[in-house]
Amino acid sequence: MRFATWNVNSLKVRLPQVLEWLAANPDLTALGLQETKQEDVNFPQAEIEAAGFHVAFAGQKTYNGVAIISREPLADVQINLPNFDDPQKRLIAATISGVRFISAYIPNGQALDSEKYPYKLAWLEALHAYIADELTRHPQLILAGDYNIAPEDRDVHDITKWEGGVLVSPPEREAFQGLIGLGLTDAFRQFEHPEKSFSWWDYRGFSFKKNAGLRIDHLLITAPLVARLTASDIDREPRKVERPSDHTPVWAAFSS
DNA sequence: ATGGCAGGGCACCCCTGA
Repeated sequence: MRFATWNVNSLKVRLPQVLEWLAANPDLTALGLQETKQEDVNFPQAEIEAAGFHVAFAGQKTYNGVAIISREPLADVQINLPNFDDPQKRLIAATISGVRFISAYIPNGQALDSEKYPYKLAWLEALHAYIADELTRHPQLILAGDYNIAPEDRDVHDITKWEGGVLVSPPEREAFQGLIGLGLTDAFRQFEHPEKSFSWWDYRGFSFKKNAGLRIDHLLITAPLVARLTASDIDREPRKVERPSDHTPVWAAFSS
């Protein structure tokens, strides 16, 4: 079993890249997408199913939007946080081969003095309560997505450029640690990786070439999955192509 | 200190992202 997360920054633009990446990763069980930026009526369900996948999606015009593409059937699909009234489509969950797999697009927050920042913190608080509840039913759970949080300074290319802003602020990092406190583990950090391993690079200023990035896309997993975790890594290849997303896929693999 | 790149909506500029 292998699960991945990828913020595609418009599925309309990136669908060919997504299908290509899935074809190049035939052992991948399921992929969580964020920022599909498509209303459900425009979602490319037929193309994805024609390629041999199951899919569930929840989108809106212009912003946000999440989906799960899977080689195995999807059961018990949940759209959005059940405990948080939110017009923005930022979460979708499904059970796949006995694993509760969640694709989440946690709010960015924009700036510490923006009204979007308390929205981000409230969203994270509701996520915490939702995950706590899900854990009572799903011992095998993966919370995958674009967290818009760099958990530690080593997840930031240059902390002096980012401190005092969103993605690294103490309340966000505390919310991330709160999820860890529920018994979840950051799959990526279970293994040795090069310093400056990132999942996002700004389109501007040759950031990818300079590896001026952030690690903000994560898979948090429960203890029964940690016991079966065989590898977790970031695939930088999709960030190298023409017209890439600014994020690249992150994945975790498990023995069966 | 600022803006830089990209996508989308919608209108030829603005909003958002991180």
